[in-house]
Amino acid sequence: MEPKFPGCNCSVCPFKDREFVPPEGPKDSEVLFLGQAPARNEVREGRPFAGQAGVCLNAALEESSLERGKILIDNVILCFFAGGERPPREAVECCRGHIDLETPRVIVPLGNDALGVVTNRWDGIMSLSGEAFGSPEKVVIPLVHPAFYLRNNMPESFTDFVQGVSLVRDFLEGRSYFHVGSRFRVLRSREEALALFESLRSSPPRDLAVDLEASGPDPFGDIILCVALAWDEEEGVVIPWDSEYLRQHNSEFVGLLEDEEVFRSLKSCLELQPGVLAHNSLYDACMLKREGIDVRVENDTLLMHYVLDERRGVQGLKNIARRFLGLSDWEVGLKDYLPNKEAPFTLVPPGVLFEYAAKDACVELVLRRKLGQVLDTPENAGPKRLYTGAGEQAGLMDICRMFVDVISRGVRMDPEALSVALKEMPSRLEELSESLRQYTGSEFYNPGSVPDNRYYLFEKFGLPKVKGDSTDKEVLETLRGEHPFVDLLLEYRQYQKVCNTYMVNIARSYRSGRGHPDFKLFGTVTGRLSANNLNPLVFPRESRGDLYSYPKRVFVADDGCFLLQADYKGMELRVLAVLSQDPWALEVLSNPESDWHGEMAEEMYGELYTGADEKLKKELRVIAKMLVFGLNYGRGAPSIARQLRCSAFRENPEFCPRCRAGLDCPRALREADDLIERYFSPIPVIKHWRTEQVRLAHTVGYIESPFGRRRRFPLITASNKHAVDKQALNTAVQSTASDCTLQAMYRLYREVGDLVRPLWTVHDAVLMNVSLRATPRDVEGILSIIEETPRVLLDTDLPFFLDASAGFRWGALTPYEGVIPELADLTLLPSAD
DNA sequence: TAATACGGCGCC
DNA sequence: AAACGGCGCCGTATTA
Repeated sequence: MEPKFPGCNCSVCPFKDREFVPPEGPKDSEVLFLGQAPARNEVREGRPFAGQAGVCLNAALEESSLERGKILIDNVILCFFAGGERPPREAVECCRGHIDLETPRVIVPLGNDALGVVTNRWDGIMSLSGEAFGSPEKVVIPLVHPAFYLRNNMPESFTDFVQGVSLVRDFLEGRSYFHVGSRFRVLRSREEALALFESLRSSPPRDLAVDLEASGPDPFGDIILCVALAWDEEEGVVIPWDSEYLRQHNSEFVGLLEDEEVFRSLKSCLELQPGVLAHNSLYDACMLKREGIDVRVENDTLLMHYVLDERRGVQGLKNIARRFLGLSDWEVGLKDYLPNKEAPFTLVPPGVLFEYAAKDACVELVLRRKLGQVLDTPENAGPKRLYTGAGEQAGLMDICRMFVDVISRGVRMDPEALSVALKEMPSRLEELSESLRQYTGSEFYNPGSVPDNRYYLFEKFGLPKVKGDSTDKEVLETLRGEHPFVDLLLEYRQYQKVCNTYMVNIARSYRSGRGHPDFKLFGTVTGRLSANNLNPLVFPRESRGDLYSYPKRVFVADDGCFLLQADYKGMELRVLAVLSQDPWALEVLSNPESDWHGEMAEEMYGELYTGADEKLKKELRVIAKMLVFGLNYGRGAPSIARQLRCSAFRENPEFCPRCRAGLDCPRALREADDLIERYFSPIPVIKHWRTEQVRLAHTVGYIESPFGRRRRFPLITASNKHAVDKQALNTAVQSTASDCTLQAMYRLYREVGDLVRPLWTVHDAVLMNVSLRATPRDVEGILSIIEETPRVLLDTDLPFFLDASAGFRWGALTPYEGVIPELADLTLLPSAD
């Protein structure tokens, strides 16, 4: 038979009877996008990429201003295969003859089959996706097929596809990155180093990328192995530092920076250099500061990228380099020397490590230009402002530099408080564990094992299942008193949490009387801080009781200082009122005496509330409060109904068997619906604002906060729509509240000078060391700066109010009432390691 | 043996 | 099927 298309070998093709879809676009195009095979929609329309995947492709092309009509769009196989079905190789072999790989300058294989046809590698698209192969004249950029993101419900990752397509444009316009970091030079003599630093000092480059390699991730414990510098895209320069490391590897390199004069020369070079650039500079700058080099980092490629792409886990240099420059992972060589994730970099031979470091620095240099250009486009005005700051708003770089200072100084810790806890808790834990074991009668029982607990609770002791198989706290609370095992297990879990999650980590982070929390400015999609290891964001509230107070009690005021904590009252609610400009909400919240939750309880329950006794009033107010938080988080009626159950049940559990059995109850649902409606009735503007946020997420594709922070929704499908809607409701509020707090901390840091040294924020609270020399007036000044920051930055008349507390031990602060605390009963042992 | 998933739980 | 936003860590269980 005649081939259906020139080059195809249809006569021997087992699929020759299937429907056929020809390629689309000019045959002599510079660009070829090569997909897999036409699916249902393509057959119906008679053209490739006509369905959902086509929508994705079109969106990505448009984002990069590439005209679909000028691009050759083809499939490996020209006949129908159902979506998700991988065609057999036989079909590929019969069909591939029609594909012209010679003419196009840029070839984009989409998915594994296209990758195979173009490169002869038939799998591994996931690891190769986004990397550019070839030369500036002829390049192949494999990408994951857009259908993959749709099929596997990975909407966030669709950004990677868009980014990959934008590389096509780079190559078409003559921009390529094969040369970046292709050479490196290790300084071998002190004369060479001194001469280099001198020349950098006398004629500083516009940007100087600085990248450290250290033995590990702890800027306050690990050792710097080398410093890499780059001011040239092609060649990075490495200055070895730690000679012990070099000796271990019998390296002929010299630990030049151990030489006093070389060190001083580098120090002055870096401190005077105006355009220092780094990736995740918080880390490098803390480390350099520890060594006595106070570098002012001007730009940070990680933060530049973060404001453009807030996703978690994509901020690594290699990942960004791949997506923006098409560079393949140059770190793979290191892995040969690193047996696991915790392995120290000292295991890597200096020659290998230095090459890697130099390349890092060069890549940063190029990324800084590239990301800078992206940030300078008008559509990225918001992210740009977030990054650089504007007017009263400090930029992320400013805040990052503040954190270098703050984290480096760290927080004072009381070793006594630590050791007491660490002595007592493990033995109590062991006791509890033993008691539990006795109830089970099995020496193999493990109190940490969920299956074990399930078995004993529900099978052996015959306790009722309240929430599926769950044995969580809520379930155990309802079973309290039914069996002594339950109460013991609850206590065991509390001790386990406090001891192993908090105290052990706090102890691990103890460094000569101080701790250095490792805050990240890029760990969340909303802009809140995150931290690992020593994480002050999650230490239990002291109101939880004695046991839970241990962690915070370890942290104490600096010498000559007291701790002051300022919490914004009802912050997210106020932010919501400002963002939505709801008149009723603004009115109520303007009054410092007003009780929002009480007002809401009245709205929702009417006479039931106004005529209620104190006890009932309190209960109804709690429900109102729960609704305020829940609705802000996107909670819906079914979920609220399940929690509140129905009024009949509340009157007497016997009246509603459904609620009693934990089943969905139509009456409860109706009542929840009604409550929500009443909740929103006085605040229709907030209600409208919420639908507007959801609409924006779907139409614009992102939500932008007043600080220019964006939460992006690159791909919304049926399966993630509900999640997106809820995220869209919450994101602006959470992010704005957090940014206000950070900005307040920054203003304190800049404006109040010696009297106050902020330690950190906890989402809507600022903790700081305040000098005992401060007067109540000074403290008022400090508090009013914090208080007014949201008003200034959000440009609103709505006042914000604070709860302030003070003392010498975090976890034992008392309300601040205009009196500077007196250092009295705090006994501190001298710092010991 | 190492990486990953999951239940559980702390914070706002 | 679930239907509550944003985080990080522990310990066990499971998978590669």
